[in-house]
Amino acid sequence: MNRIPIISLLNPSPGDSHNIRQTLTSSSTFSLKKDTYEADILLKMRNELMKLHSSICCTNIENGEVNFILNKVLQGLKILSSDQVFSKPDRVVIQNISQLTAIIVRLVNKKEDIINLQKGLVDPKEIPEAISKEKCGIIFNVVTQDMMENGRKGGSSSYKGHRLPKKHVQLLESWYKNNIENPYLNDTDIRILMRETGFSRSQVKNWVANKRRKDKHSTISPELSDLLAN
Amino acid sequence: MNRIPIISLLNPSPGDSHNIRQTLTSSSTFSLKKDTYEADILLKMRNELMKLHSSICCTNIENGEVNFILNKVLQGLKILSSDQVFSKPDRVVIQNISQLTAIIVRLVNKKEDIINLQKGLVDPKEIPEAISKEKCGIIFNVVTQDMMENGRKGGSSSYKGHRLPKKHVQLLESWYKNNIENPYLNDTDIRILMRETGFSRSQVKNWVANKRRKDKHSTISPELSDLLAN
DNA sequence: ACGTGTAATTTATTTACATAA
DNA sequence: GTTATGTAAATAAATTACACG
Repeated sequence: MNRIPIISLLNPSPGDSHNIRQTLTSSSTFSLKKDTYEADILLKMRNELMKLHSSICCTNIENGEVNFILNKVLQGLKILSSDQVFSKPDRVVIQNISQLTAIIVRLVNKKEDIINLQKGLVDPKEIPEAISKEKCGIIFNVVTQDMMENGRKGGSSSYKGHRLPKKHVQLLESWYKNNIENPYLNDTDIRILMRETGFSRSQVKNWVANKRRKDKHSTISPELSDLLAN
Repeated sequence: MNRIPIISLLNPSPGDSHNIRQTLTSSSTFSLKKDTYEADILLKMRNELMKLHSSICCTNIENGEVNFILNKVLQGLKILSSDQVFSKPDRVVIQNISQLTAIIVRLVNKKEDIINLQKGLVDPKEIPEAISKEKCGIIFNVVTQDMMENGRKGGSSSYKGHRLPKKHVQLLESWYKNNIENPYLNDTDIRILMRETGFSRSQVKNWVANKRRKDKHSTISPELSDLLAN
């Protein structure tokens, strides 16, 4: 699942991108299962955008040129995202790309208004009407295709909020029901459930922990709740 | 709940903001239950941002000054949002403000990198490390407070999806339960319920119609469903 | 007026992860 | 290391309004 959290698009936090280069080139703690070729594409795209950004801010640049570069970048992203799930450092780069692209698209849209403002042609009060003259030719779609369903080879693709397959969750449910008196996993349990469900160690543990909490805060007894669910 | 759809923040659509000024000043089809004073604040904030935006793009401007203006804008938004629920045209203006603010904050953050790029001091390849030097001092929080609970004076504030007060809905529930065999309103019923709940004629009718549909599609009988809800 | 479809919004639930005991 | 607890992010479900035949 190639998704960039909305919050980091709107409020870019410097802390995250602190050591991109390091992690990208020296394939460190993260499990980078890609060759450097693709990482290079991402870096190249960003550098392209950085240059574009710097030039659009301060000089006159043709809209056609802007569109050309943006489309190339989007194409590149599309190709990459259809092929694989991004690793964490790559997602940071993509976040950068997305932010820059969004900035540039908006700058292009508002450029005319701004120029007019500077020339004093327009009273600021009048902008509300003039603001939408330009058409927005480029839509940057942050959320790429959901690969949960069809793809799902190798990659973990485990993000917050993504539902686990119902079929496998039912195995965890039934384990929990059988051990309702003492719903704590021992090492054997974990290994069995991992094999049966295909989930990772932490997924099994997290699920049971979250389940315990849910029961605790439930007003009615877990057994009754189980009955009502049918 | 004053929320701006994320999608319109990321993909500004010119169509929406086409006739802001018109709807704002001539209080047209929308039920604008506010005086012009507050609408003026919003417009003023946006104009302030437009000017700031135009100057930050092309000249050197002090970061202190930027922060001052941004903080003033955010303060204004906070005051307005704590006081009332925004109408649709106002939300469009706020969307504009939010977009401009986001652009400006990011421009400030990346300004140093861009200047260095232009001077040729830095090879584009090196940017990944330099990009996070500046601290992001301003967080723009799109989602403002939910006023459904405490405020709620006079105004109808009837938007799709906005919950009606629980206390009054219960009156409709009890009428429905009593007339479960033939849950269709006659004129006397409507008038009584309108008076008791304070809802409009169409609100009462809509509620009962939606309730009938809900029961119809429910797998268990309405009586049982009612019992389980307690 | 009715049933039906659907848009806009709010609320609840699920999963992952961080932190402290 | 495990646990309880808090919280972020995504999704699911529910509520209300309104359109059309």
